[in-house]
Amino acid sequence: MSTRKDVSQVKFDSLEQEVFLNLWRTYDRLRSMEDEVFGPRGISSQQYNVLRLLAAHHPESVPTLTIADRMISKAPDITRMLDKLETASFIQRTRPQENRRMVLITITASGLALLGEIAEPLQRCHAKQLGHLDKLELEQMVLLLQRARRPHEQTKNPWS
Amino acid sequence: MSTRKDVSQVKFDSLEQEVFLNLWRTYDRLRSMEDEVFGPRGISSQQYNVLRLLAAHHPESVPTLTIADRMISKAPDITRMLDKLETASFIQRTRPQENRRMVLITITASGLALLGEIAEPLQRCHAKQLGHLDKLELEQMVLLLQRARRPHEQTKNPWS
DNA sequence: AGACAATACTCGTTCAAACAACTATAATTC
DNA sequence: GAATTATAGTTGTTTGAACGAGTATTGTCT
Repeated sequence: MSTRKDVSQVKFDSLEQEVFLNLWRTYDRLRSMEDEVFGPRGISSQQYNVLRLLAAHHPESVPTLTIADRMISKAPDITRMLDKLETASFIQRTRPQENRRMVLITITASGLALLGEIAEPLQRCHAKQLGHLDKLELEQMVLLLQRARRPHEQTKNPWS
Repeated sequence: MSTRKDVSQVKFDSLEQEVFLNLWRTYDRLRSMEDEVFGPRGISSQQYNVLRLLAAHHPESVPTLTIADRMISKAPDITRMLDKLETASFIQRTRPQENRRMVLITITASGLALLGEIAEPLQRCHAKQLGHLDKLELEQMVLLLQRARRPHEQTKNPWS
């Protein structure tokens, strides 16, 4: 009469822990594949997503801290990240006269050009990452992931 | 006659991208909750998982690079990570005479004690992270996450 | 109108991650 | 049995992330 726990319980203390470790592992595997696309182009995944956000608002500009709020992974040093994008001339900063506290960020033509260059290889990367799952599985995953984090989002965030 | 794409397609280029960004976001939210448990105790999530691996093998020891292989997220500088754990005296290193290339790692009594201290607050954290999902949802998530990364795992890895 | 508080960043410092080059030991091959 | 290759970690250097303290500008309150 064996009283040992089932297989998954040998490796994990709880089902919740198993989910989190699987989430971590899967994220890490997929991220490393994306890095192969971004790395050679001298841009990080975070920076890419900032450029995408700015492109979505183009030709309008977006305040620095609004960008910080909408980033997928929270980054406390948005300033220095934008510094790098500005040095590479992918973005421009302007300080409006009506409110000189703010710094407005605009994507430049070469920023938009970079997005254009990356679009296709990135699309191929996404297909390699998750192309083996069917539409239903992908949609189920989105739903479950959203449900998993919902209680931990501030409602003002567009990701909630 | 509206020809615009559906709502999700406005924000995302593809369903695969939407999955990946949701994966990233959810991982980031849950990780930050875990960091609140690990941070005050001066240990990282990665280090905790190394200690757990060592505890599972205790009182046997594990070679350095075997640990590196089994880590959840890839870490190229396992040496310096173990340096910190050794300085904090949570692990011990020994170089066996029969093969002086290897360095065998053993968890110490205070390493095991740390795991004991963390166990309960971590369990509470996991409940807070994912306790709102039912068993079926959690199991479905594990399955989907495993399926998502399966083609990108080397088979020798225990995570595959 | 002056003091105080809120907003919107920015800067300094410290700590960890990434990648490559290097060292030491053991196993193979000629 | 000397040279070569493979194994197992380590160290150097550069870069990015994290956290908190600091600065400038505007809004509010009496």
